[in-house]
Amino acid sequence: MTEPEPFIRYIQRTVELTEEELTEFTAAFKLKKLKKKQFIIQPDFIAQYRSYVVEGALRSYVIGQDGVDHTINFAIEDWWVSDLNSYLYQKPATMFVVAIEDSTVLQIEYENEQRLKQANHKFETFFRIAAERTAAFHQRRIISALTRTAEERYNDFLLVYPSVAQRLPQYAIASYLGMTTEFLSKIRNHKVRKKN
Amino acid sequence: MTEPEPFIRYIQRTVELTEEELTEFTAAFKLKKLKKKQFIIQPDFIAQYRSYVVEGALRSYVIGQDGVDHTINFAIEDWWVSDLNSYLYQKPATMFVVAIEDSTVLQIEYENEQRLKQANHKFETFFRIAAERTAAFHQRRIISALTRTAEERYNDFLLVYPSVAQRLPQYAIASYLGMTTEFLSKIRNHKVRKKN
DNA sequence: AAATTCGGTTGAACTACTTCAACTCTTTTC
DNA sequence: GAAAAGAGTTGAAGTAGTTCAACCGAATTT
Repeated sequence: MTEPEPFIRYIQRTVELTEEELTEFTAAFKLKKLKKKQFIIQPDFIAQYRSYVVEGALRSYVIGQDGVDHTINFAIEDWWVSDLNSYLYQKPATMFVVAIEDSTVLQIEYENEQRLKQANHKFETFFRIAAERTAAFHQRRIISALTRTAEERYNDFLLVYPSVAQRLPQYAIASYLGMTTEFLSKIRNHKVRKKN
Repeated sequence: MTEPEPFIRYIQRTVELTEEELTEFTAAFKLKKLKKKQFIIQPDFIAQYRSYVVEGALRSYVIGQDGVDHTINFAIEDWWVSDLNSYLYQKPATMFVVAIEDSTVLQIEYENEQRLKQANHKFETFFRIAAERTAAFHQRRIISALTRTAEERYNDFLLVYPSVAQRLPQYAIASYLGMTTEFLSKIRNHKVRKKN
């Protein structure tokens, strides 16, 4: 790795490592440049990597029976992305993960992650915290999906991820929030007629 | 703890511990009996415990602006339950967690969990795996919510959790799956009229 | 054991959101 | 640089799922 600063800061915000440990840890990651529209995960293939976004934006999605595309997550700078169920359990993916801008990511391979976790208690702690954050994040999203209307979900999203909202195409935001692009367009332009 | 067998087996399925470690680990848990309708977590209070269900069934839910009750999760034997965002970050809960049958749980206090994780790499691994399972589980639920109709979600649920489906009241299942009790009732009795 | 509450059912009316189709503007491709 | 594809907008019609209200039986309370 050529050690991008933000990644090092991300690690240091999570666990306290010595210089040596930091070197060992970051050595397990490989820098990869992605062109817009390039895929890093596809259904039926096993997700080999977990990727930290250094620069750019990626989107993960599934295609339902009906052929409609549903955004499961996206990731911009300082976020992680993978197909969790594929990566963690090394079974075939159900998701696509694609770059929606030219991007740079740091990737760790499954086997290398296992090795790191075994080698050092602190590295294990790092991945434990990462998993907890993901679980807690998903929990909040589930609550939002169950309790809020389309318009509320969009407004919440703008408040929580203003920078993301500006960078992503609207169809990605709409399908992430569980609505059609058309409906999101109407919400944004106050074209939603209410019975109240 | 009085060491219920299923809990020990759960631990051994997750990490390999020596007799001594197992004793140290289980000592951090306290057995608690719950009467039906007893709450263990309530909004505005900090979730102090993570609870493993030895026997019985619990339900976690939030109440939306509209006053409607939404099931976030439930837990039967061999599952865990808590308000993750409250417990992990020790901030006020947004959820209720209540026993829907007389139940027995094993509870670990936040501070004790922290102590265990620091004390032994394997204990850290245990909680890392637990967090990963939760994250992966939530991911699957999000995909289901985004890609499937109410009826499909119910059928999927029956397939994946047949035992849970038999034990839980229907209003809990309905609100877990993101629909009303009335609609689930119609699905179950094939009273849903389709335009196809 | 009567009264109340709780969980579930049913039908009719309603609505939040989708679908479809047509159009515009921007970006990409050859 | 013309043509095609991609992203977003708008309106009209349609539908999956909600709401409301009335009812039933079983469990819980008094």
